[in-house]
Amino acid sequence: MKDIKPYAPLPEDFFQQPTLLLAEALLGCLLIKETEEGIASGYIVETEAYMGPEDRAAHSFGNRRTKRTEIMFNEPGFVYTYVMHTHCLVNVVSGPKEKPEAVLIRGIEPVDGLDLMKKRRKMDDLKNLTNGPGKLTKALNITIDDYGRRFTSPPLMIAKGIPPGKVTRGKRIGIDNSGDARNYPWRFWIAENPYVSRNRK
DNA sequence: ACCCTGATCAGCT
DNA sequence: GCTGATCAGGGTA
Repeated sequence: MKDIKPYAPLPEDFFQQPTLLLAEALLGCLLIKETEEGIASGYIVETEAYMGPEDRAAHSFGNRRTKRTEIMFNEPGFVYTYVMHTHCLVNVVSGPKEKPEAVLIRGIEPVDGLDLMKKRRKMDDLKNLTNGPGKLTKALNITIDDYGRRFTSPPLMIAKGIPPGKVTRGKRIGIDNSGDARNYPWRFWIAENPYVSRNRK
């Protein structure tokens, strides 16, 4: 792998905006992971906001503070990874210090390192490589070891990407047992993008 | 549409 | 120390 341009991560103050705005602002940004195997990256096409103490669907509901949720109480821009069943999911810590909010990255559009992603996912189907929160972490090799890093420096970064075009919002996915919170329109995605995990409101 | 996999945490026992 | 629930994915039917 050669001739891949050095990436310029977004500055720390990019992350210092209200969580719902950040969730939308992340659409079109480039998510990059550097490893010894090479670089893989993709445009973020789908996100979900988790609003902390008042959000029944958030791990930090009621200010729940454990070893796992601790990172969310930090200032924004930290990496929050956690394991769901057999898959690792990646979140951007949001909200000011002591406000445990986060944005889940649910889908990306592959950009660099296509061969690497296919190898890691053991498949060739481009459309299915990164169209889900557990799929993209496997394709980029984002793991629990990334927990607590910052998105502003290697090996895991978020950089300027492309303008997202039309953005749609709707209910979040997979949080059926969360009372009223399940109906909040806190999922954002790029309209008509084929790498969104599900195209339903 | 069901079945399996299985890290982490809360709430028990 | 155990059990059920959780922000999935892949396989099989």
